[in-house]
Amino acid sequence: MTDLYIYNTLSRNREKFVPLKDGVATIYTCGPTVYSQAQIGNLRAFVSYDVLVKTLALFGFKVIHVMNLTDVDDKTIRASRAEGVELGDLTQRYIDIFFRDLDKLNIRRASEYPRATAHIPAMVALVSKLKDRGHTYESGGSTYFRISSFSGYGKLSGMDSAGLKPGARLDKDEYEKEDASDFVLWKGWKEEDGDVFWETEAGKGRPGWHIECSAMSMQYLGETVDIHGGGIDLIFPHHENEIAQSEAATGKKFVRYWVHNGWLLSDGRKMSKSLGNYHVLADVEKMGFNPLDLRYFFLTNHYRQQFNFTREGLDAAAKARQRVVDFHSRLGETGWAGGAGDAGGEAGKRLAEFSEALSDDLNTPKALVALHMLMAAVNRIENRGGLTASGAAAVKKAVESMDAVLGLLPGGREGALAPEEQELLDLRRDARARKDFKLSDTLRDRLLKMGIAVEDTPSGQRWKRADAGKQQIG
RNA sequence: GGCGGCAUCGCCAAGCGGCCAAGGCAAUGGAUUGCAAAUCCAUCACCCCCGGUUCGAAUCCGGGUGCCGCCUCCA
Repeated sequence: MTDLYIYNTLSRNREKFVPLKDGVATIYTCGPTVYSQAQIGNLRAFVSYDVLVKTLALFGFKVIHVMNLTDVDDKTIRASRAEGVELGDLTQRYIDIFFRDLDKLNIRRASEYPRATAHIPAMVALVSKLKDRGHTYESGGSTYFRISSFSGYGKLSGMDSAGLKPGARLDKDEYEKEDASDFVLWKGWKEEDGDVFWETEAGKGRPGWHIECSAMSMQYLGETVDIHGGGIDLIFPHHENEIAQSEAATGKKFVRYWVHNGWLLSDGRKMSKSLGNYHVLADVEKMGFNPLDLRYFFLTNHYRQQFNFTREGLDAAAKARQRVVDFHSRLGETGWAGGAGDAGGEAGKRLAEFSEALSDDLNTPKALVALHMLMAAVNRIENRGGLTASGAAAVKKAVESMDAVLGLLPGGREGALAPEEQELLDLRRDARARKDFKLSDTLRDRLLKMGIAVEDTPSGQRWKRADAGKQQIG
């Protein structure tokens, strides 16, 4: 097996991945803030982490993956108050949707999904450790981290307090800080927080945003984690602050490889509700796409690249994915009796190219090429009648190995035929047998409208689930 | 103002100094098909601009131009 290389934001270089503990990779990724449905840019990030995790597995590492759920912060509190529901009820609702989205996108579950609200003691303990070490100060009921007390500040983002835009808007908190770049570890309770607070030795209030990741990452994965992932926007200040508070507390390196994914744009701009270019998974489904089409679409771009969500791109992805699905299901058919063509050899060669592409900082666009090359070569063999049963089996296995990372195959969700569907297919088969093409064409149209595409082959008709037609989203 | 990313065929995209610039989608012609669909065959780019380094650059350096992002608890 070749070595795996990933780009480390800390060094701004591609580095060979070598975990702290032989054979085991620990990874922490920034999860959703559960105050609304995840928009597709979030989903891109989650798919990126999924590809990373599965690639680590492909390369033989045992992976321990932890993803946090931010279920208490300004936004969740604001949303729950606006709706007049309990914070816990609101966040649970979006946590359920989040997991449903993950399933639809073939994203493997992490080992743990710790919630911020369930880890308050760990955060308070971390704050007090920082206090003991002299990195904090209190002001207005809140506890702040003094960044001037941590010499490594800015090493991830390349930014320091001097580089911050002067005149940036200051909210009330800012007046209570010694330096505008200091950040809050523990937020003192305020009127608008309502009944959301914890009485702790840090005072009455709630945790700051950055502290949850540090506390939970350390609790589940130790003081030093191999990989920490997040969106590129989190480099500053979120991850910079995590490094400061974690390393100031432990004196140890917090994260060995920082991995950041690029933004997904929509209509060439950052997605935002006010621009009207904001989409969630349900929108994509309403457009008539399978969620896995969106996953394919993500995979056509490198994860660090910023790229644009477009209808056209999604269309191309859907078509390409359909070829993969068709190809795979054809391989599962029986009756291969050819005698020529080295399909097995082709499978091995393309599988090697596939993992080589992934080994190069998760180059999924290139990995997809290996899959397409394999399909083209095998189709060629099949077209010439040369595919053998063992060849088909070898190729099928290779495709499934690739799909263990790509996650494009529906996985048993195709479903069996309903009795009436089977009946129509039987009728059509009989009509064709007696060359009643008019009836057979009518039945084909009818089946297509029911979502079943029928194709005729020398050995009879074959069917597949297909979209009846994609509608324009309103 | 500080920091960062990007610019390759109609659209997406690989490319990390040297065989004819991968692949997908779209398109055109052909094979196959009762008609389709699927599949196969064929066609389809000299890499934003200017200068430099080099025997040799899409790939390195300098300077432009254009687009995007971060510096606001947004993946």
